[in-house]
Amino acid sequence: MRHLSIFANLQPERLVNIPFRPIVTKYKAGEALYFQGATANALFTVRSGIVKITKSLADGRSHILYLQSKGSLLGWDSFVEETYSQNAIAVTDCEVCRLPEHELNELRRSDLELDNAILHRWVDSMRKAENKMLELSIKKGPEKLATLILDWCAPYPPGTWVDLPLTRGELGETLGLTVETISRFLADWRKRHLISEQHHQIRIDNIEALEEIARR
Amino acid sequence: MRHLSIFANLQPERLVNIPFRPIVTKYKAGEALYFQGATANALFTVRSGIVKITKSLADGRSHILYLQSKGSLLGWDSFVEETYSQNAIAVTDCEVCRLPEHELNELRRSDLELDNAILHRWVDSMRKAENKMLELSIKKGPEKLATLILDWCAPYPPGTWVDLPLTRGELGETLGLTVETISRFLADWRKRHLISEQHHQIRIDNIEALEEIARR
DNA sequence: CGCCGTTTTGATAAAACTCAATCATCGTGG
DNA sequence: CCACGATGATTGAGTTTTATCAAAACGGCG
Repeated sequence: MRHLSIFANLQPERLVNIPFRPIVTKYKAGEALYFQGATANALFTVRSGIVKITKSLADGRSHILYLQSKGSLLGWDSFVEETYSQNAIAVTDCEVCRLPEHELNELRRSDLELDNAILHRWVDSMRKAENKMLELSIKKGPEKLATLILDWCAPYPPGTWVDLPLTRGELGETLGLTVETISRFLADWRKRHLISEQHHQIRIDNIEALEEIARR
Repeated sequence: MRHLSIFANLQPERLVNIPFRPIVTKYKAGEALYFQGATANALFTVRSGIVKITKSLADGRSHILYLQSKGSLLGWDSFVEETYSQNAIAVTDCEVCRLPEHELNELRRSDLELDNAILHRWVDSMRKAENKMLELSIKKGPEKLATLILDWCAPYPPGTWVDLPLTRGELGETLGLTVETISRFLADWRKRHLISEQHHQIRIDNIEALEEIARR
């Protein structure tokens, strides 16, 4: 029963290693874990790699809601047994832990703490979502992109090369900007030595300047 | 114990009438139920009127996340006993039902169904939030505003006058646009007889045309 | 080496913001 | 009851931001 308190403790690192029935699956970059509209029959946690959660309009325009990495929970539509309201697509090759809906509910029924943990997840994800709304509506291009880069690199020591396996298009789709706009901002910042790029890696060279851009 | 299944049934109309200890409070237009940063010590439901949920950046820029009306739950930060991450401000005079945090948790502990109900609320609000992100990032001005008006008037029969107690500024703040931009769109639509305005009411005169604008 | 998808760059247009001035509306107090 | 002031709405002109379209350069991979 320990695995439930793992859930409850809200520690992503441990969530990734639930030692029971869920199935570990590998996805190659570009493959989908699930699509918008499909029956929501499983909950996922990411063990390694990056998964993008997108949502599309009928006319084909789409947006990246979140970029999920190790420890993230995806497919919470399955909590209420309906259909997925988003797409989940592997950005890089990744390893994912899949917990079928019936086992999920079995699990929930067997542990009182679990619902409390889910509550915390709720509050967490709502805050994340609301912060993103704020960003999307208030900030302009450079602010958004600088914020994303700073957040992305935040877990690493300053001045290190960080993998950034996203295309310009994907960056644009998470910020509500076009490929060209992203490309121009990055080109400009490279010229001004705020950042460097190499293969699919990025390095922040002048964090103060970037923070300045990010905050207004 | 009936009041708990009221919660569980997720029927806003009944939630509004929980027959026990929560306190009914009245707020005048412009008054705040709570502010970002304050200790989250109570959950609210709206009984009448409109409450705007806003979030501000350090530099003063702010955004309206939601417009809540009868049946809405506000202040879910109180589920985890932290601080409110948003502001809640009465747009119109309103009546609100306030459930202190300790009673909320007492209530939760006493009913197994309740957590399931909260789960449904979670899924609901996440979907709402994600739809809004999509709107904010993908759609342009006229699309956003037309969508808002259509949604706002949707509960009423076509061609009826509907109260719209929001200023142009507030409309702008929910859509990520400025006062002037909103004013121009509305003026244009009035000229073209898509809508009419009167006091603080709006009427849709040509729903097809407005839907056309809303969808692309 | 050549192909394909991505990125860059430029030119132009569209969308939205800013600033500024004027106009309405409504509640208040004389 | 009317003038006043305050707040919100409108409108115009000019500017900034971002999108769009098009073409060229780059980079990895078979």
